[in-house]
Formats: sequence, C-alpha cells, structure tokens
Amino acid sequence: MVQQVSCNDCSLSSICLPMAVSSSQLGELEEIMERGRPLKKGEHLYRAGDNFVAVHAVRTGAVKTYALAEDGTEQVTGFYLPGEILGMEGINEECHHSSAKALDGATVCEIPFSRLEDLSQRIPTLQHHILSLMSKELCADRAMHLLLGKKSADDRLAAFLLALSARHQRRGLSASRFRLPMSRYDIANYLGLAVETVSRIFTRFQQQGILEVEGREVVIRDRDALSANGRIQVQSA
Amino acid sequence: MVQQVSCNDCSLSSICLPMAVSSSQLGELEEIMERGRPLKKGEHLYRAGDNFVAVHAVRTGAVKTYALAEDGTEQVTGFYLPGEILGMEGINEECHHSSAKALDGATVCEIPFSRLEDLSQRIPTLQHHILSLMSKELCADRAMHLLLGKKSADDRLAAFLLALSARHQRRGLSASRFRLPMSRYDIANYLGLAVETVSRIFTRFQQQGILEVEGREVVIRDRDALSANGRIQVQSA
DNA sequence: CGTAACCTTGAAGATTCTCAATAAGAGTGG
DNA sequence: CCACTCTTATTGAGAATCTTCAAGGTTACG
Repeated sequence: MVQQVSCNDCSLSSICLPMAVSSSQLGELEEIMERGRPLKKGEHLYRAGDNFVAVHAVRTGAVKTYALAEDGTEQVTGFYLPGEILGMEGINEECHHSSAKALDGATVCEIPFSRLEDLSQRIPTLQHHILSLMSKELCADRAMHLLLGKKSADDRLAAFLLALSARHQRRGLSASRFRLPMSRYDIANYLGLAVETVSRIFTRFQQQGILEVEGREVVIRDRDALSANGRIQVQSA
Repeated sequence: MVQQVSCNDCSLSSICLPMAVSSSQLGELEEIMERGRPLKKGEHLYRAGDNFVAVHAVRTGAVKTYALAEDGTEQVTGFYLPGEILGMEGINEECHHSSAKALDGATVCEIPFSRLEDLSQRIPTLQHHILSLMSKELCADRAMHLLLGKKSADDRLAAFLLALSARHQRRGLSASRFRLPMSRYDIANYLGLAVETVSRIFTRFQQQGILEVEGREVVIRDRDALSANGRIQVQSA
C-alpha cells in the first residue's frame, strides 16, 4: 500500500535529505527509507515515550509535535511542512520526548535512524547535513525563545505568519497566499497565547488591511506592516 | 599561557566530550582541542555574526548565550556550566546566530568544528555523542517552550532552580546548595520576566520556607514545594 | 570611599486571560 | 440530503498576572 516513489521523482528532493547526497549515493539512502506512509487526520506518527527508531520527513500535508505538561495540558512545540524533518529530539535517550500528530491528512517518509547514522558514517556530506538540520532547529528554537520571552501577541502572530510564508516560498509556492494547516487553537498554543487573543489579532490585522483572512485561508496584503510588528518595538527617540 | 591539562586529569571528563571516545582514541580528540582558554568576566567567547569555527566546552565558571532583537534588546538563550558544550547553533550557515559571554570568570576548551566532524567520521561513538548532545539541547528547548508558553512566573523560576540543581548534582556537587553564576537580570531575561518579578518571587519563596536566599547563594530547603510549582496547576477536581 | 551595577519593594497600569455567549463549519447518521 | 452534534472560530466584558515606573538599599570594585 506504500507508494514507492523515488526521491528523484519527489518535488521535495532539493530541500529534503536527498540534497545531501550525490546521485550515485542516493540509492543507498532510498534503500533504507520507507516512503509514502499515509496518515489520517489526527493520527499519531509517534507518541512521547515511544521508542525512537526513526526520523520522519513530511512529504504531503502537515504534522504538529507537542508535549504534555504534568497536568495534562498540551504544548505544541512545532509544525512540520513538506520537505521538513522531524523526530530528532529522540536521539538522546532513545525515546521520543514529544508526540507527533497529522494535521489534516499527511504522508511521511520514515528513515530508520540507526541506519541513517551508519550511512552518515560513510557519507560526510550526509553527516554534515544532519548536523546542519539540527543546528537549524536549534536556531529556530532560540528565535522562539525570544518571541515568547520578549514579544507581544501581535508580534508573535506576525512572526509566525512570516515564517510560514518563508517556508512556503522555499517549496516554490506563493509566499503571500496560503492555507493554514492548523487550527487557531494550535496556533495560539504554539505561540503561548489564548485562542481568543489569536482570533482577535487576525480580525484586527484584517481591519488594518495587513491580511485577508477567511477561515484558514490567508493572504498577506501588506508584508511590510506585518514585518514591522516586532521591529519597531520602541520608536528610536 | 594556555594550561595544557589533559582531559584525563579533568574532573569533567566523564560528562564532557571524552566520555564518547575510548581511552585509546582520546589522544586524537585531545590533539585537536585547545584546552583551558581563560575568559575574564564579561568577555565574549564569540559574537553573533562571527564565523563559526569551533564549539566550546566550559571547564570552569559559567557562560551565557544571548541574541539581540531588532531593537537591540537582549534575549538570554542559555547558561552553560562546566562540562557543557555550547556553540552548536552555528553549524548551519557557518556563523554564530547568538553571542556567548563569560559570567564571572571562566575557562573553556575550544574544539575546532571541522576537525571534530572529521574525527566523528572515524569514531562512530563520537558522532553519536554529538548528535545526542544536540538532541538533548532540542529537548531542553522544547521544555523551555512549554515553560514560556504555559507556566506562571513562579513555575518558571522553580523549574529554573531545579534544573540548575540537577546540573550541579551531575557534576557531583550539592543539589541543594549552590551559587547562581548569573544576575537576577539574566535570570529574568532568560525566563521572559521582569527583574522585579524574579526578585519578588525569590523573596516569597524564602518567606514560604522553600528557599534560603542570600544574594546569589541559594539553598533549596523544600524541594517538594519547589517541584510542586508547575505540577499542581489544576488540582484534579 | 565613591561610583556604578545590582537588588528589593511598592503602587499604578496594561496586556493578556478567563468566562460567557454566539456563530459558523465539519462530520455523522438517519 | 438534511438535521444534529461536535469542533472550531469570533466577540465582548471583567479579572488577573505581570510589567512599568519610581525610589531606596545593597554590594562590588576601582
């Protein structure tokens, strides 16, 4: 039932793992990964506590990762779009520390980690790419730390939308018009805000002509104004 | 001027990079690293924008990392204690995305990254250890995301102190009595709070008999009460 | 010993949250 | 295909945590 599409035929190959290996070595990578595993909306890719055996590349759809606080409340820790790799937080301890769940439907490629490690041992560019990927996640986490620690609700939502926009563009899609794969609840949760706050800001951004919003469809009409959130914290005196 | 102390003689070897290599391979690791570089209080180890050439292991003292927002305000993103490795967020892009500065005095070992990568290519356990280290940082970042997104000021400070306590214990030091290497300002900044808030909570924790605080000296008197912050968010109905 | 950085405490103010109610949408089953 | 329900989204008003502003006190260090 799993579609055995070659990485070569995948539109994401240029931004996904294959970008790190030469075409002659691609076969080795393809050999270890299981491609095209389909997930229904809400289905788990893995749960916190599961044995860590593989990292995953999103092929279609979107996936969110989340952790549960001691009191059972959920904290969304990330959203993953096509071409992006998730699950690397499990390497240490060999079990997952968060859960991953499909938003809408999704398909993912599964890459057994121990075999990926072996392969990295033989392919320096692959080793470097994996370190690089993790480093990029660290950078994103630091940016998130700043966002949550210092920025207003407006700034957080603006930054979130701009980041999504950039990730769409990376895939060759429109940077100014896209569909949010996640609910307002997930956005709010991710940004450390209440749903109501997020909803109000969407409304206000629309009134200000910064966005056009219709449900989960978003059009960025004034990118500069959106970027201004967060930049002009204090008008230089 | 640089002390050439062998990793073998370093009390941190069991929790630092050497733990990932066999004693026969330790020489190779020691060969590439520069040991014991001393830093004065406030001195930078690297700055955002610097070329990324090496990761650093703290040997003595403490180091903080921080990023600057567009408006120039600082966001402290981490504190690093002896035996801990910092700087890996620079791998991607080959330049540092944050700055690192010594709190009090500190000494650090510098490990040129390209040579560490080469070495990892030949020593599987080292490769795994580095991935593991980064994975651990990712986990910590996710925990931070939860802390900043969902937890009260009390919970944040409590979690911070407990984490510090655990890191002290890991080095064989007292888990209940230690000195904070950073200022209230840095703590507040790191936790996304105002200094005044942190100061007030220290005072209150002391009044409640949870802590004894005298300047930067802290004694944890009631660990359970401290852990309770964050656990008992909602008393189960 | 003086200056500067750091820390504490109080009171007012603000952003964001919670509570509450309504509306819109998606999925389900008769 | 429509009624029903559950989830998702929007909007308003009051409440709360935390921040900002202000001032005094303490510690560190040249």
